[in-house]
Amino acid sequence: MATIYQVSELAGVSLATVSRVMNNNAKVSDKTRQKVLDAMEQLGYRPNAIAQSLASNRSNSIGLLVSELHGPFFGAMMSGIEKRLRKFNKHTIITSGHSNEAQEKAGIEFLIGRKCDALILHVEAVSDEYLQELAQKSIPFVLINRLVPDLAERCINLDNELGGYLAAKHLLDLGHKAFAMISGPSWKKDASDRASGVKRALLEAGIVLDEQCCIEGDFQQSSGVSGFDTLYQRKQRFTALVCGNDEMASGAMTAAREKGLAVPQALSIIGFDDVVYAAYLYPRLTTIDHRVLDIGEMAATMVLHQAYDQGEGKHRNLFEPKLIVRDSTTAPNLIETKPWQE
Amino acid sequence: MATIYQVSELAGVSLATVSRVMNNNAKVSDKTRQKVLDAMEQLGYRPNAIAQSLASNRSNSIGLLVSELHGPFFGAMMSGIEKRLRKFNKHTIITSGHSNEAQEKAGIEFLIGRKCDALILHVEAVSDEYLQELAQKSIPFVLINRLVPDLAERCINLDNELGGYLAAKHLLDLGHKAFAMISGPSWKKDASDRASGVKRALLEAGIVLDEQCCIEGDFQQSSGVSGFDTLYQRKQRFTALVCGNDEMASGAMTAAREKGLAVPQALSIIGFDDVVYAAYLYPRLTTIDHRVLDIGEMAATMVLHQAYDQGEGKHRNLFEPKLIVRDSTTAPNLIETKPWQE
DNA sequence: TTTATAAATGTAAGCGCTTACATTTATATC
DNA sequence: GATATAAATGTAAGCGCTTACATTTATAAA
Repeated sequence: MATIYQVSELAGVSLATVSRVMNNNAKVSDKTRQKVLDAMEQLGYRPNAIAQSLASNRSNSIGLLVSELHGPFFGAMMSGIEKRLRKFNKHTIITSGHSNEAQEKAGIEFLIGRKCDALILHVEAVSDEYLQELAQKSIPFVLINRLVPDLAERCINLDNELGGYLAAKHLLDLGHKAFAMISGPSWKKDASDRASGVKRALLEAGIVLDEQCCIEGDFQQSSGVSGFDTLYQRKQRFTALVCGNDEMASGAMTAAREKGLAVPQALSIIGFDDVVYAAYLYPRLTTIDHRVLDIGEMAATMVLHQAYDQGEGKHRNLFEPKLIVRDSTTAPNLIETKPWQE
Repeated sequence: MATIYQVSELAGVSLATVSRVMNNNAKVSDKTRQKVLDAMEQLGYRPNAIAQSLASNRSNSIGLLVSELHGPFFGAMMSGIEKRLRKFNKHTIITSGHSNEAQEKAGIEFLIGRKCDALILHVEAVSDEYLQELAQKSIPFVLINRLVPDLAERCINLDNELGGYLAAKHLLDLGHKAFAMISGPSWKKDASDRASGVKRALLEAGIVLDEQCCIEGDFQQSSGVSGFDTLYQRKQRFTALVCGNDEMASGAMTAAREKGLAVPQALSIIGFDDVVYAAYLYPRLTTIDHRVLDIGEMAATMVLHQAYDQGEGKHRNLFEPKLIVRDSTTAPNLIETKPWQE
């Protein structure tokens, strides 16, 4: 691989001049610039990003830590972020933390060690204190789906509580009275917030959600299935099922169908997130729009601002979820058609 | 941030010794090792990966280029790769090429510039020649879903042709005679291979697929919908629809249902890939297992071997797809129940 | 103890760049 | 043409590590 030294030699200029045309951050006469460009071309020169970073203490890249590399949720998030950063010629370095403290920390250290200019973190296991300490360390970062009180201005959140509220409210408005819920892992803030929102809406309507009607899932389809099955075995009777996300909702729909329950006629199901395929499920899933893509882009915008003073646009820390009504919810069937077998 | 220099000073040893305990690649007495470790601990020292790479010309990271950061297919691929590399303490640097030549090249250069020790590439737009040139440049790489003749031993592929064949064969075995197909973009090798496989199976059965029954989609759900609608408008009559992937299949199922066609009673639909949610669609989607996760892990294995001489296990370049029969396909309804309205 | 040999540690060059500062060259002003 | 000023280019010191080689120290054999 050709180095800047060989380029400078071939072009008959100094290292500094070559560096200048690469970064075009200083005046270089057109004549020399052309000589340098020609030399680069001729040698097939590619700058060594590592050496650049070391010397300049900048890397033109943003570190992104997500919980998982798969799944519609993180997929949309990564895409939203990358799309916006790419526009500004910043690269995204992605790593994953698997919702596990050690791995999240390792991921952050990896990104810092890589001299990312700033970080976008979707962390779930690491403590607030750790993040506060991190904030001292000068490296800018933004938190997605997390609210650390002292770092509020760098946190971007969906109003999950409101989302849960909207979901339950929608079902209440349809006339439902008998509810069940399959929520996400209670230690995850978004999951518990959603659950709280649901309970608040129900409480407003004078309905208390029985313990027996609440299942804690893990945000995966399979836990939607098993969650529903458990409820079914418990012989709970409900006409509305609120799920912590779309994956679990799709699992629950499948399970319900297996038991011979028609959705939405016998059971209304609502999800959360509005993942890409929600509209292609049968029945098309009523859900809450998470706006992950927007959130991702906002994270990128904030980080561009913090790290490079680039990327105009208003900053926004709280996003409002929106109800998306499709076909998986309807008014409860008051004439008992014996949909629930014994 | 503390540097190795400060550690060496505090520990009262030389730079080299500190470096040695970091990399433990040379003998260091237990006494000094402990002194150094203590000093590191005390200073909160974190090695600067950038400086390490520059000095050692290694980065302990593998570059991964995918077409998109979202979607169940790439999600599984990224996860599979990262999971395996993580086991060997290698990091994954992910970037995306968006199936666009310039962006794919830029992505590769980014990864090379980052001094990745090797690359795993899912490239679609870049030419064979480009890849052959790249192969000269000494940086090891592996290609996923691509077959460059001269680089065959570094290519990992699913036998897409066979997959297409299996899909069509399954429907033929069920007794179908009237076929339609919504394939992926014809310029994508996997898409066209799948289509060839389908045609081969049909031909074996003496069936020629009419041009009018073939639609080219873009692998997205929406093109499944529009593809089906087009077929419907053309008043084509078919009892079996082969789709280039699960996304399009789910779109087509939704569209068919909208037209009042029952799947599978009036129309059998088969997908490809077996994405996570395929089993949660209604009806549960019959499809072809792509084994992306395995392919991802294999790519990681090969790259570990090439770059570090690590990661035992057999290498495998061609994976066999497998038919997964679920509920979206069944024998054709020979008694015409007038499912297709005029 | 002396000497040979191995183990532990130190020295210093260099990885490929950036950038403050110094120097040279061009341009404008009188 | 001389001088002041701005523009263009060059010089050289690092950035934080690794590593070949040199040196010192411990261990074993004689």
